[in-house]
Amino acid sequence: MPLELLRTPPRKERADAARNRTAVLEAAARLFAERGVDAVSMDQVAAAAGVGKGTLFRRFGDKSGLAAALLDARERVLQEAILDGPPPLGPGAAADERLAAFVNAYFDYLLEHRDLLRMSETATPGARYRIGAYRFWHRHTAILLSATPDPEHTAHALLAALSAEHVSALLPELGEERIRANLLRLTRSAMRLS
Amino acid sequence: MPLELLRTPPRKERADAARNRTAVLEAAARLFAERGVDAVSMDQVAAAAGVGKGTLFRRFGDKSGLAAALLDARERVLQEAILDGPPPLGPGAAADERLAAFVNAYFDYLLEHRDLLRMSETATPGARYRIGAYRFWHRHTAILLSATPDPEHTAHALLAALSAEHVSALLPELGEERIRANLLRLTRSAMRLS
DNA sequence: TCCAAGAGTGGACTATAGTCCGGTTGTGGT
DNA sequence: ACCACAACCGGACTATAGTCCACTCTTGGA
Repeated sequence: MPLELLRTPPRKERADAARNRTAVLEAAARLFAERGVDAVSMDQVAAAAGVGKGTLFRRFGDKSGLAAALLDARERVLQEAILDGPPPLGPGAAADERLAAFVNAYFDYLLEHRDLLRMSETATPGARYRIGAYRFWHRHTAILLSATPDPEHTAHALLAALSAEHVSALLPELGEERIRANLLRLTRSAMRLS
Repeated sequence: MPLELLRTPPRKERADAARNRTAVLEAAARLFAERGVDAVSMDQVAAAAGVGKGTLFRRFGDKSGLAAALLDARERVLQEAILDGPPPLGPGAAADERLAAFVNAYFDYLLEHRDLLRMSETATPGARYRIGAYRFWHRHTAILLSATPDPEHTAHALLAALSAEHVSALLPELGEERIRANLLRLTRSAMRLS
């Protein structure tokens, strides 16, 4: 028995399931872009994709899961840049420079996909902290903060200031560049041992 | 015309309205305590209070408004301790000591009323930032941080790490005292000019 | 005491997230 | 080629937040 079988899912995705998944993702992307994430109901997504509601929820769990699936591709780009890309985002630079680069890159990502991110974070209580992507950002951040007294909590606190809900609420009041600048300042300051 | 008339609400609260308000608050407090905030529907609150649904929503706006009303009394205690109480929470101590005292006191308050606070913060998107109480905490924090480059955003960032949703998610993983300790460390570190 | 005004009331109604399950269809094994 | 089985499908169903509006009752003024 070849080793690969141990990591691949037990069965291949069925052809009709794959077709439906694609149809749902395309319909959702279109509708969300046209009318905004909050103004589109799951029924509408299902109808536009030509699929039943049961199918939609079976595949994606809930609305936040659908949002997460739409973000998946973009997320991977950032994650790979962190794992394999050139410094300062990727490995090779000093921890403080990598962390600043991460905050910058994540902030860009956040600004570009605010509504989808907010949806994926706020659907059910605590949803944000259970998503795989959050775990990734948290682990990466905590490792870069490992010289501080409590890297885990410090990483959570930094990511709290980078939540879509939080930044969205502050944006009209403070503007992008002021938020970005102070996030970077706070990051530097958290990094200094005390 | 006496001056007081300018500040008092145009009319006194009607007797039946006052009775119903009390009944609703008592019923809600009891049900929330018994079954947990999330497991109680607004219909159940209305029924237990012997009141129609329309009345409930007219008085409190939505579920987060009801939660906020239940927190009101406790909030005032903290706000008055800040405005008039003895140092270091009240006026008279140095800014960094007052801020540390505030973080400690707010964290206690948060631990004591986690579920109600979470409800009052997360009912509708951005709800947290519109509540009067949040404005108060933010203004107080920002004033204490006025020696830093961007007191407004720094205050928002600190309060983000003190949101009920955030702390609730971290509690099982990190525990109260570790969170408290690192919040205080981060507060001190944000306060240092950089 | 009576009355008009309008604040207050309550329950039917809508919209939406998410569940459930009987029927259908693709798939791997023979 | 066939079959048994599991995965998949879709729409009816439930639960709940929040809206609406015709009706009632308090209240201040004449």
